[in-house]
Parts: sequence; C-alpha cells; structure tokens
Amino acid sequence: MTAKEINKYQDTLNLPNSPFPMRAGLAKQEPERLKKWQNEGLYSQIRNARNGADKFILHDGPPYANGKIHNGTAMNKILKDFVVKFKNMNGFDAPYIPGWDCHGMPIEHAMFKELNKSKHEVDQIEFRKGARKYAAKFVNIQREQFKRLGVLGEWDNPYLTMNPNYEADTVRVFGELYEKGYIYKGMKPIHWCTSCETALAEAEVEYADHTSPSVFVKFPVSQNQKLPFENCSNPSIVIWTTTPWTLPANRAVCLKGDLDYCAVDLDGETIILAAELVGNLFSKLEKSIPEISNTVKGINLEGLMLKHPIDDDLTVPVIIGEHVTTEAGTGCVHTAPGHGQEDYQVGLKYKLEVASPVNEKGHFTDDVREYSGNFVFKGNKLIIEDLRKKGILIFTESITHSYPHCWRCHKPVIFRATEQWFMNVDANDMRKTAVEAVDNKVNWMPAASKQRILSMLKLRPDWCLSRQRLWGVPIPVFYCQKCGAELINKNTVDKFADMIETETSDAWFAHSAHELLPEGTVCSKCGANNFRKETDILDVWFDSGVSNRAVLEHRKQLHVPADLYLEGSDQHRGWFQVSLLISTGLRGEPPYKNVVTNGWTLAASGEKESKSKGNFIDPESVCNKMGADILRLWFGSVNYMQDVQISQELLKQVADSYRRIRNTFKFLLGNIYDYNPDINSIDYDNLLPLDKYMLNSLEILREKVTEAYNEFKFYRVFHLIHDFCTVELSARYCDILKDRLYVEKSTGNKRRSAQTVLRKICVDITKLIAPILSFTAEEVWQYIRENHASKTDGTNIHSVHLALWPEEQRNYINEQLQADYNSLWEVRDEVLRELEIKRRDGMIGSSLEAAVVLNTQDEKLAGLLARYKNELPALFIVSQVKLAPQKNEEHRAPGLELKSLNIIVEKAQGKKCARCWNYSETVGENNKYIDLCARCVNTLTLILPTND
RNA sequence: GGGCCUAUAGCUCAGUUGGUUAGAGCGCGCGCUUGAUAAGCGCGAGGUCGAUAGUUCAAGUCUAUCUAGGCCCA
Repeated sequence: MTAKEINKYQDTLNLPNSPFPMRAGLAKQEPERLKKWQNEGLYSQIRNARNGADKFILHDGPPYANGKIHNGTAMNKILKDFVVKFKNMNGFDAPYIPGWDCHGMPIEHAMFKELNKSKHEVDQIEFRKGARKYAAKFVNIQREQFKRLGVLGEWDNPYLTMNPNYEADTVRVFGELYEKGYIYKGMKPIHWCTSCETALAEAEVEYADHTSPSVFVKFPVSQNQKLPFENCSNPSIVIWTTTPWTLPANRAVCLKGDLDYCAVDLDGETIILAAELVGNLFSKLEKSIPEISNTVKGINLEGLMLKHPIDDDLTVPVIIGEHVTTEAGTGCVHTAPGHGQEDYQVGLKYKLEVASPVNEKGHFTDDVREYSGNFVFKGNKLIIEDLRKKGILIFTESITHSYPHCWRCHKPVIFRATEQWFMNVDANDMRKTAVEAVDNKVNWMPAASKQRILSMLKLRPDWCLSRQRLWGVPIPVFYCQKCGAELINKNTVDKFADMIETETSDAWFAHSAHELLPEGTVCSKCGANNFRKETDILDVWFDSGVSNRAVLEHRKQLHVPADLYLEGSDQHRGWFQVSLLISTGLRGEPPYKNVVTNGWTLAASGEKESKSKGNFIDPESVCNKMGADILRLWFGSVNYMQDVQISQELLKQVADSYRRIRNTFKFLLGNIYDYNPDINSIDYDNLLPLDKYMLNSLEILREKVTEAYNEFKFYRVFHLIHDFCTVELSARYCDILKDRLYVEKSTGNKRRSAQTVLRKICVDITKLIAPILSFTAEEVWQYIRENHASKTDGTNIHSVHLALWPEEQRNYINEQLQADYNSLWEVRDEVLRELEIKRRDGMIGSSLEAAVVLNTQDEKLAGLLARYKNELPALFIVSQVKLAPQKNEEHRAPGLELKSLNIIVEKAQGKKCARCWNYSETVGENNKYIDLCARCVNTLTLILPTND
C-alpha cells in the first residue's frame, strides 16, 4: 500500500479538528491574556456579577514593600488566588484587596545606604518623604509581579499601611487601646550606641572581637538565712561577668533550676557556685580543686537574699532562669534587667526593677554617686578597684570575645534601658480572651498550627511598641513641659488623626505640639499649656496588626472577622498574633474564623534557597521562561502546609504534567468541533453505557475536587484532575472512543452520545482547574466558546473566572454501572497484559490485529461479560471478542478477582478494513468498496452522495 | 539551648480504628501505534516506609531515643 492508499478514506473520517495549539507558549500568551483581562476589567466584572451574594473575605497579609518578590511571596499570593477564584466561582462575593506593609527598618536601612548618612544627619521630614517614595516604588514593582502571576484583585486600590487614612486609623487604634487601659510606659533595655547617641535595631548591630575585663565577684549571703549547706563560713554566691559596669544596676543573681550547686571553701570562706564549674574557677586561681561533698539544685536556693556588691543598702534575690548555661562562668548569673535582654525577660517574671543609671552618652548618672559622670567602660576599672577593696573580687583577667558594635561608627555598643511604650497583654484579660478564642473559635490548618500560636501566646511578654526610628507612625503622646505628665485622650488623638488624613503622619513632625493639640489644651495635672511630642514611632507590627480595623472594618465590601487569613508559618509570631491582640483589644474577638498557614519554599536539597548556593529559583524568570501557569501548577501540586521544595528539575516535572492536562484538553476540543450542545446533545437516558459511566466518574471527580478546594488541599485537586486526565480519559475513555468518534457517521447517535459527554467533561474540567491553571483554563474556555457558546452549559459567560462551578448532578451517579465498569477495567487490564505478551512474541503489532477469547466459570463475571458483549471489542480496542462457553487450556491466573478468567489471544479473523482498520470477515464482501468492512460500507453509503 | 513541625519509590502524593505480598500518577527502561504525532497506548523495573530500641500474635501506622531539615525564639 502506498501512502496515498492509506489515506484513501481519510476524508470520510471525523478526525479531531481544533486550532487549540499543542504547545502552549505560555510565556508569550499570558501577558496578552492579562492585558485583555485588564482591559475588560475582569475583576470588577466578577464583583458586579457576585454583587449581593454571600461574602467570603480572605484578608491579605501585607508583604513588606521592599525588594522583588521571591518564591515565598509568590506562593502565598498564588494560594490566596486559588481560594479567591474558587470562592467566586462558587457563587460567593469574594473580593480580594491586596495590601503592603510600608513603614519600618528595612526601608530605612536601604534609604540610609542610598544616602550614605546616619539617623542624625538627615532631616526627618525629608527622609520620610524619601522613604514614602521608596515604598511606593516597590509597591509598584511587586504589584506588577503579582499581576503577572495571574493573581486577580483590586490592584488599583490596595491598602498601604502608609496611606493617610490607614495611618490615621493606626493612630486612632493606639488611642482606643490607650483609653481601654492596654497601653503603658515602661523601661526596656535596647542596643545603644553611646557615640552616635542612638538606639540601634538588631540589624544595625555588627559583631566583632572586643576585649573586656572578666571578673568573678562574691555576693555575700545576707545574715540570718538558712542555707542548705553545712558548716558555712561567711557564705557568698559567686557570679561572673564581662561587664562590671553593669553591677550597679544588678538586681538579682540568676541560677538554673535543675543545675547542681555546691558550697566549697576558698581561703576560709564558703563560696557557692555550680558544681561542674568549680574546676573552672579554681584552675584560674591556680589552686587545687576542692572535693565536692554535697550539692543542691538551683531551685533550692531560690529566694535567698544577697548583699549588693556596690550599693550597701541593697539586697538582691536569687532567682531561677532557663537561660543560665555552664559554658563559662559560675552558673550564677549577674542579672541587671536594665542592661541585658535575658536579664530583662527574667526580671519581668520576678518584677525586678529595671535600673539603668547610664545616660545617652554612656555616662553614669547621679543615681550612682560613686561613678557619676564616668563613661561606663572607664567605670569598669573603677568598679573592679572598688570590688577589690571590698574584698569581694575573687579573680579578674582580660578576655577577647565577640561583642556587638555599631554598624556606623564601629564602636562597641551597650545595653541601656530607656522608657518605651508597651501593650499590656494581660490588661482586661486580653491574653485569656485571646487564648480562649484561639482554642475554640478559630479553625487552624494544619491543626498543629493552633498549638504553635497557643504556646507563643501564653508565654509572650508585653509588647514593646516603641521604636526610636524615623519611618513610621508616631506614637501620639504629648508630655507636659512643666510637670512631665503624659497627655493623650480622644480629643488629642482625633485632632491628630484628622490632620493625618490630609497631610499623612508627617504632620507630627511638621507641626509643633501646640499646632497638633486642640486649642486650649492644658495639663490635667498641673494646668500648664506647654507640651512636647513623643519622639518614638510605632513598631511596624502595630501597623499591620491594625488592618482588621483599617481595612476589614473600614472598607464597605469587607467585614470582620474575616473568613480566612492565609500566611506563612512565621506569622504565628507575626501577623496572626499582632492582629489577634489588637482585634481582641478592640472588639474582644479574633479577626479571623479560619487560619491557614503555608510552609516555606526550600531548595531541592531541603535547605534554604540562597543566591550564593545557586539553588535560587526566581519566580519572575519562571514566568518569563515557562509561564505563570507552570509556577501556579507547581504550587498547586505540593502540600504547601509543610515546607516545599522547588528546583528547575521539579518545575520541569510539573511542566510534563501540565502538558498531559493540556493535551487532554486538545483531544476534547478536537472532537467536539462539530457539536452544538443546543442541538446535538443526547438525553442522559439515551447515552451509551460507557458514556453514562464517564458522567458517573465526572460527578465523583467534581465532588472530590470541590471538597479538596474547600479544605484548601490544592495538591489533592491537582492529583485528582491529573489522574482523571491520565487514567480515566487518556488511557481509557479517549482511547476507546476514537473508533466511535472517527469512524461512525458524524451525526449519528453513537458519536453524538460521546460528544455530549466529551463536551460536558471539557467544560467542567476547565472550570475545576481554572482557579489553579487560570491562564490555560481561560484559553480552553475561549476555544469552547468558539465552537459554541451555549447558555445550556454556561459557556455563554465570557470568562471562565466569571463562570459558576459545575453543579452537583446526583442523577449521574449510577452504582451498578460503576461496579460493572470497575470489573470490566480489571478484565481489560488482564487482556492488555495478554496482548502485550503476543506483541512480544511477534504475533501482533496493533491490538486491532487481535481477537480475544474469554471464558470463565464465575457466573457473575460470565453474566457481566455477556451483558457487555457488544462493548468489549471497543473496550479492548481489538477487532473481535468471543465468549467461549468452556474452559480453554491456555489460560493465565491473573489478579485475585479474576482467578477464574481465561484469556486467549488469537489473530483476528478476516482482513483489515482500509477505513476503520478493524479486521473483519466482511471486508471484501462489497463490490463497490472491496477493501472495507460492512460497518464502513454502511456508514459510507449514508454519508456519501450516490453518484452511480 | 528551648517551643512547634516534617521525613513512604528519582519526583509529587495515597495509605481507614495497628491486620494478607505498602499503592497511584509522573519520570525512567523496553515495546506498539503513526487518524491526539515535538502527541497517544501498553508492559516492566524502582521502596529495610529517615535510624535505632520497645509495646503487640501483628507496626508505614502506637511509644521512646536519635539523625537530617525547616519556622519561631533565646
């Protein structure tokens, strides 16, 4: 046969026909589709279409407006888009208002770098204008990147924490919380550069080697106290420190509760320290290490009172803290809450005074008369000398260790407590209320998420709201110039907030206290009318924590509590928590009903992505090379509630899966090109059994996919749809259907039955995958509409993202049919395996060259096969199937279910039909069509004009 | 160092209240088809269920310890 002869009847076949390209060209197509969506205002169309429907509010956590997006931000936005699109298709009015966090350190930091100046070398208002510009620039950059990912939302009107109305709300919320008694002023140690005279953020501190005096100091036990040691003489506890200058501020000695402590003799006096560190001290003293007779746990020394080493009028307690280690020192930690983070934390527990007798220049204040006016590092020497004189210095040496330095002047920094504003997390039972709500009123996914936030919430200290920075919302408090009293009330807050609405929060810095205050304001304590402004600004977390007021409450189309917060797992300490605290303070309930967390994107090795390791995948370049749909599908294919791994290799695999789904669509589209659902559809009752079975499968798929979306388990959606395309459609239904679709009369019932179902499957799967493969689904949708945009199946709607979710169709469920086909698929698997054996043997190539003989002694199976006798050749894609009455000799013993099934594969009888390629004994019977089988002769006489 | 989490084929996921020989799809190998063709179909090879110890008649599943990795904190 020549090539021409092969194709002799090709024109009489109904071969697939669709302009839908096999290769997607996503990188090129997607931007064009985005433009179209933007031009037609797709997002507003969805809003209009769902106007008045039940709301579903996913509240966006604001990413920080700095830098380009990375996989973490991309993942989070895409996951949110899955939810929003799904909810909108399900008939909810689900708006999406994206937000950005605009104030704070990272932007300041970047600005200073750009300007090459320090905090004291810039004009605050000018600087803030620059910072605002900087933030706006990155909002724009990120906005374009998010749009490119296919994320739909109110991009033209996002919420920015630096928007005047947002800033005004931030100030109002502060005022409201103050009024309710949540806000107070306290002392807290922070990194302080005595040379720049400024507080330093963690990011502004660099660690470098520094030489410090190392001292071992005795804290004598106050008289008349019972010690759990015998034969003590002038007992004292020994501490170790490398910052002797902090000793004046000492307020306790901290021990570890479960560590062993002992009492040993040193020059006729008893000293107490951790048993395992005795050797450490005595070898420094070059003395022989004494024998340790009995020990007690640290906890047994708790509450013991000691004499203060500097201030003779003071006694300080022994306390217990978990931060005590035995790496160095004595296991007894000098605790000065005003000069150290851990000291401060443990001090809170024991309500220790936060003493900080050091001014901004690093000089001792008059609070310590002996050293007043001395720089602290000089104070070291003086103090050591005094300790020696008092006879409580055991040992001193110089050590070099890693010590924090200022990033600008590179001088060593100190820890210094200053006055700061705090939120009292326990006022009005806020913590209790929040814990109770987290436990009972909020649904956390994954479930472990609840434990995590609960344990953090229960242990968290008061929230320090003050930042000694430039770029943020000012803390709206005034102080009386005369008596120093604080001034903040509803009137002062309202006036300032109103000014913010027109001038931004820069107003605080642009105006005098007099101008900012309502006319006639006087100090309620002393009646004076001169005020100064607080200079601290608010922690940026306060900004974003306010969003449930500034956005959820204040935007008409939203409501609080939101239905869903969906953020990265780091937000348990961040946004989830600050939002919860502020919301609890404002209205006594959480701002969310459901909280979903996503894990982190890691490199394929399971380690962090980093540019230096070269395992960094940039979402933007993925979009430009492979397309956003590939990235979206990847995020849709992994269990994001855990950490997920990304690499080029993994993306390539996702792209393979994408191609399978896409080709399935191509086949579906290609075989409904001549089908009009308004005219050609076949009623359910008249569908062929296999077609009915497929509707059964489709309904089950619809149900499972919908459930997976509702549980936010998008990777299940992906697996369900991908497996459906691969197994149910490509390997079975489509393959089996080819004969019917290509060969049968194009307008005949057999073909129309298949097309009715193919169209239904195509439309529904397009919808089911649309939240994830947003671009491809829309592309397919338009091809469906090009064939026939029909009101009967909703394709009259011009975008799939406006369409409504496939409706439940209980009538498609047919358990008998499902059971039948489940058995038939098992038989089919066995038959295919048998065919493969004959293929290896060289007996057949194409399966159509085969005839299959089946027999079984299982009556049930025999009955099933008999019922489906006419379907079987198509099902197996063989030319003939015979059901033999008796057991044959050649047989296999396949799977458990089919033990009694015997399969024989023979060469098909008759000749190959030139049109349908089936083998048939009817080939040659017809004189006109000598090379065709009876079925094709029949079909041809129906479709071809008789011209003889 | 502390809190929380994760670990099943090369990859992404299933795996009921513990119960036969741990599944699917992808990828890989081999073959078929050439009427889904830079496609499609079939068959096949891949796993000590992170490690160890325990509970049990029975452990991927329960307990303990460890290892690796992650987030947050110190």
